[in-house]
Amino acid sequence: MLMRQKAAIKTGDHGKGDRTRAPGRPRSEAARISILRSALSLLGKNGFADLTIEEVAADANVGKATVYRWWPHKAALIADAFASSATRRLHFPDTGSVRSDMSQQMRQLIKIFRGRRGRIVSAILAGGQSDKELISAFRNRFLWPRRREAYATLQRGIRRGELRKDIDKDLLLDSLYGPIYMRFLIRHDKLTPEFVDHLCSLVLGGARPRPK
Amino acid sequence: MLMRQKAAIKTGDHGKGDRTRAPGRPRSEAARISILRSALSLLGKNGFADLTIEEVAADANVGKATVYRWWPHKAALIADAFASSATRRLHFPDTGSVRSDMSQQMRQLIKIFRGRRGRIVSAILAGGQSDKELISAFRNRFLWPRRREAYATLQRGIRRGELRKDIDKDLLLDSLYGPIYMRFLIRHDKLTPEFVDHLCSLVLGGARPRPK
Amino acid sequence: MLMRQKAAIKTGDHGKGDRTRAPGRPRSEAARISILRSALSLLGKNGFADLTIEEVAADANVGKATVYRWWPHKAALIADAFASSATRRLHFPDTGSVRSDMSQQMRQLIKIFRGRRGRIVSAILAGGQSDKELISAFRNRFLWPRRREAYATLQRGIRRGELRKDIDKDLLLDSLYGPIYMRFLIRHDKLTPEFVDHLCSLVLGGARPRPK
Amino acid sequence: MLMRQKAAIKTGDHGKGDRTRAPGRPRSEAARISILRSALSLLGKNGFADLTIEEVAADANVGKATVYRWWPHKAALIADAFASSATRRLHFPDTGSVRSDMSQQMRQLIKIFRGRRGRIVSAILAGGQSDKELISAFRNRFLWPRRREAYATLQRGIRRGELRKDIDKDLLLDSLYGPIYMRFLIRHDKLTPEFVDHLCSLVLGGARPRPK
DNA sequence: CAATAATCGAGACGGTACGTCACGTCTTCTT
DNA sequence: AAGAAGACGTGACGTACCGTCTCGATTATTG
Repeated sequence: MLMRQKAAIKTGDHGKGDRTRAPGRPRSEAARISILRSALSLLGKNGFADLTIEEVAADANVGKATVYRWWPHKAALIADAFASSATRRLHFPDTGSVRSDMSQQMRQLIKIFRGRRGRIVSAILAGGQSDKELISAFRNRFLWPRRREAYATLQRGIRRGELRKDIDKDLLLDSLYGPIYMRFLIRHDKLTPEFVDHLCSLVLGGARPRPK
Repeated sequence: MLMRQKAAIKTGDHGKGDRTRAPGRPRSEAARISILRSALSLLGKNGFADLTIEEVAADANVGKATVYRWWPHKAALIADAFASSATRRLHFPDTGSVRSDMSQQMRQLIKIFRGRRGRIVSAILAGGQSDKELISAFRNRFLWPRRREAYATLQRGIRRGELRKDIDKDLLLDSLYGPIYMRFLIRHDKLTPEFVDHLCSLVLGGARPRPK
Repeated sequence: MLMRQKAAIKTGDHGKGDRTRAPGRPRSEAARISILRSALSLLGKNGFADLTIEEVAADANVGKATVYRWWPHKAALIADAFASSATRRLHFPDTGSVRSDMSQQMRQLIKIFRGRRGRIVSAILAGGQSDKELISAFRNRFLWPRRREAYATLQRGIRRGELRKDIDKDLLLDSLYGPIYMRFLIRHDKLTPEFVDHLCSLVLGGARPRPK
Repeated sequence: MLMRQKAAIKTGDHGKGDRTRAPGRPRSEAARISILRSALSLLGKNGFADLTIEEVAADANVGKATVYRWWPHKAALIADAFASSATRRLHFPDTGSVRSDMSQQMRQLIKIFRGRRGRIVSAILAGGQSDKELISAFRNRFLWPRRREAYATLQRGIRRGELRKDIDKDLLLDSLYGPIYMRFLIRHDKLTPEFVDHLCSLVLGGARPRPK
């Protein structure tokens, strides 16, 4: 979480669900949601650099201080907004073939990258270049959860004999996703389903068990 | 060039060296260099977002207007500064093996990415996410020149039979460099020479001519 | 009273001590005193303009709402605080001579003006310039009570033949105190006991019965 | 001057009127005047406490920073505005009688105190209670210049035998003006021409040469 | 003794103004 | 005409208080 964690500290459990409450007026859930929604919507319109907290607060009908009370940076706000926006289906199918499992998931990914949410992802990656917390939030909330699923998918491929037993899974996944991220960020070439397919062929081809 | 081109117009040749000069004080080369140097140095310190023209002008002992006179955007300035900083050794050797040609060049690249200049590259890529001209400058001045050399290297590999004849060179290069850019920007894993070697093995392995 | 008077209404007497009580938790006298003390102390430190309710509440270990519940304005709070701070001995002696009666009281006054409480008085007079209630509170709680005593003192002087029978008492008192207030507020000259003496000589000299 | 004195430093004379100019764009006289005018006008409307720099800048069609560039405080701004507003006729006539000389000038003073400019004066005196520079500016720009004229007027009275030779002029002037300031600030009584006349009678009566 | 009611502390809320900073433009004199 | 210098109008920054509001807890009277 990049959000400031006052509540988390104050609301510590004391055994048997005997949860204490922090004193004072509790945080407004309505404000929180309204802010995140506004942030996301304005980010999609104007990009990260042109997004101002002032604008977010105004759009959310919220005092500027309320934003600053809970998020230390524009970056943290965006990261939370991104995380809270339910990341739609990006899981890995189990079709019986690594190639098609990976290919299908990667096609979903480029669909997201090319859509409205793509702007948000690129804004986060951009912001993350000068903000360790932001890039770390991206890793923890977006990258790792998916990668854990990917490991399982690859493992199935190993079991089935589609991949080498000693394959370096992280290297393999970087080789599959790296080119997508590169094209997404440098925009020197198209992100098409065909690209994904060829990419899978090439890389998974290099990961096949060696012929004896 | 992203720099404004008044001078280029004014200083056009008219045949045999009969070069006319624009009237008035000529542009100060010292100022130009000082500005670019300051821009680069400050970019390394603070990243793209925190870099201000005000700061650059002050650091370069130059009037703010002088900066604005010649560069329309912060992005253009950075792009010029980046380009002007002689990009040291990044060419492709000809060792007789694609794998080692690529591997050597890629090792040089990660050395740059991990050094001082890495901050500048990441700043440019970050800034480029909200500035089309900046990312385009990166492509034109950094990516394409090197890629042209890379095409030749790969071509040699094809001739030698190390790579498939019908290999998609762009796909192959993205598969080689994408993982590096991904690790460079997301920082989820190390950029080591060993990583580069294994990466080359994996990807070039998938690009070998198919056994009959 | 500038304090809100809920309690006064609720606690009205109904004949011989048959005092009804409002239901609910009664007002905390400790909080009231703590607030007034903090207000006074902070007023002495920072002046009226820089004094904040927030600061008073924090200093008094009291909720902000508790302050607002009982005092509608900063001005009202200060006025109450000032009034509650027992104004020490400032009464008029009866020495048998107007000159020395007045002189002694005026010396006490400048002693107060030059001390800690002087800051508070000047803060109130300053605040009063943009707050009718505050300046009116100063008059009602500080000026008039003392002036009533002063009238008596002057009356004795008239009876004794030290002052003209038809003397305008308000004019005379303003002539005696005005110069003190002026020096107190404009600070262009010293407020010394000698000044007080000479002032009394001059003004009371002009108030003597006219020689036939 | 409470205005920041960059210009004064930079524009130092170098002998024979060889006055150097500061580099850079010179300060905008139009902005200066517009700001002072707005400040004065808004001060008259809302009083010192309710006056905001933001409002002044907006009313003057000027950037907030331009105000802050030249005046460190709201107080300094007001003081300058007050000083720049040509203080109308407040000099001392020479009628051949101290009483009428003083009385006439004092009547002019109360006219000012009761008018629009009175709000400004009271705002300055109020602000001066927590700002040494402001009250000092009032003394230097308003009080002393007039007092110097007043000394001359009193001196004439001494020569003519209307006043004691050894009269303390500062005491006498405080006794004449103090009551006016007191009524002006505490507002416990009217500031009428009759009051002024009676005040002069009383105080100057006490300053007459002693009968032998 | 339970219900009711007003207080208390704490602190979040929507606002407004603060004083600062950088923007990109401009106006001056100097080179 | 370009240079350094630096003031200009603009607008966002992040902070501080405003006066109001919701909390749970406390302390009284009333039924």
